[in-house]
Amino acid sequence: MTAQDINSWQAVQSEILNRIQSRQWKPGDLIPNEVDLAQEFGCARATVNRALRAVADAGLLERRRKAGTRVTVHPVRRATLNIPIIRHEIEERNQTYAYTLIASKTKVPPAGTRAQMRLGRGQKALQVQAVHFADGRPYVYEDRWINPLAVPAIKTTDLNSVSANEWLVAHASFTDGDIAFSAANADAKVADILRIDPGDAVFVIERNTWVSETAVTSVKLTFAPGYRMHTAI
Amino acid sequence: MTAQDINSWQAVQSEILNRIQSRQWKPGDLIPNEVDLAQEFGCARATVNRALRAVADAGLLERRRKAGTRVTVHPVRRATLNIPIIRHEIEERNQTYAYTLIASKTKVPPAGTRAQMRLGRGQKALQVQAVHFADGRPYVYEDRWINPLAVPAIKTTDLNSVSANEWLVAHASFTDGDIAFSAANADAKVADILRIDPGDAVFVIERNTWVSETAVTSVKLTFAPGYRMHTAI
DNA sequence: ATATTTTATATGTCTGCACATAACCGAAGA
DNA sequence: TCTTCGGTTATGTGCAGACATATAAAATAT
Repeated sequence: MTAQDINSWQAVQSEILNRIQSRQWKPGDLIPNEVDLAQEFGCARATVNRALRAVADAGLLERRRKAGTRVTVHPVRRATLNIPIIRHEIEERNQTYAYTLIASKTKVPPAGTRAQMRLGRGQKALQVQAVHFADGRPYVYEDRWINPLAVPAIKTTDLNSVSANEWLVAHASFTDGDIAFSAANADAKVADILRIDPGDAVFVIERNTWVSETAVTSVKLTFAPGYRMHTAI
Repeated sequence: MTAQDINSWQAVQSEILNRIQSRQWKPGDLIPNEVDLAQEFGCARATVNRALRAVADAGLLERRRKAGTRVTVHPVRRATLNIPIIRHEIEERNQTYAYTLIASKTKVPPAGTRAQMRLGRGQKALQVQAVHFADGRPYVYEDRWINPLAVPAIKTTDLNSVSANEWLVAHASFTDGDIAFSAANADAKVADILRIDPGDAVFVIERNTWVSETAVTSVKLTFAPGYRMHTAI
């Protein structure tokens, strides 16, 4: 069996991946056009198109009209991280979840936060500070600023019973956002909250979200030592 | 203009996103089926299908045959990270790149690494240790193990002129991999290499790659303080 | 009441065809 | 020689129709 028809887009995709993997098509090479491949595989051009699009989405092919399709020279590896709700993340490991609100008050945020949220000078926002626990041990410290103009309903919400993290996921949506990961040494305040020693290395996630041009929330999550974020490539 | 035809899949997608965003379709809701939507939008079912698939890929819809399509209750936010070649990452910021090989020798890896790479007992691998510099300052310490069975050509490569990082991207491919991010306090050795103080918080990326069941490489990247990894959501 | 089989239905995908659109490339003009 | 302008070509997308497949729900048997 040399030329069994390859007529599902997954089969075509896997054949394409094989040829790239085996270096039959080398990085930088121009591959045959859709019509030729369709003929070779014994399927419709749309099927080849679907497969090539999928491989291109994965970053292994580059496609341009008229220019054709070529194998990416330096495929940029993409890792897709899932950012779950903290409670779910803990409960999925069969640990008991707990949550404590430290503070919740409306005030003018510091300059850095104001700039990041693109707020007007003197404009107030709601600051919510809380700790999430896994099996009774501090897991992550959440320091969040919420723009009440974007989410008015937050004012009438009891943040002792539901975390801002979870409430916002359920009640606010966003159109744009960015996220940053870094490492830091715990300062005295964070060390006290997470019950660790000052200077211990903590994993930090900072996230900002907007609805078009209006900031919704800006949050800094400081994870207790030992936290690992992992995913398949 | 109330019911202008929406007959490109992007237009359908944006209408779908609007309805989710505006909560016309709420989390958990079952949305109309493809045939009905196609009729409403005045386009073919294939077009609606393409749009719904795209939105589902983004995690905002959940689709099941027969059961229909519903709005995801807790959309799992997906952050897609690009993992560039270190030299490119530095050069893109217009910093000068330099690279120093510290050591490169074949030996039996420690138990932890051996397990992670699924190597046989007593099986040797090539350990490569190197530092990448940005503008003359240590940027990241690379501690890598390479399976010579998976990449024989590595033996005849001069790792003083090309970093293992870059060489592998160009000459080895992989089918599976995982990646983990964490924070750690620099130990004496790392502190010395990165010219920082012991205990300083460093950002650590650990990555393993395989070709089917054969380990290709296992690498630990320790970034100097100040490193931030960021992306749009 | 419970387990099993059947049926109906929504999504998944393939095909063949058509036209749209970007952009490489060579020819014509300045 | 340089610029501009079409023509050509590969991909992008739309459509109608058909069949495949998973599976919720109903019907049937135990």
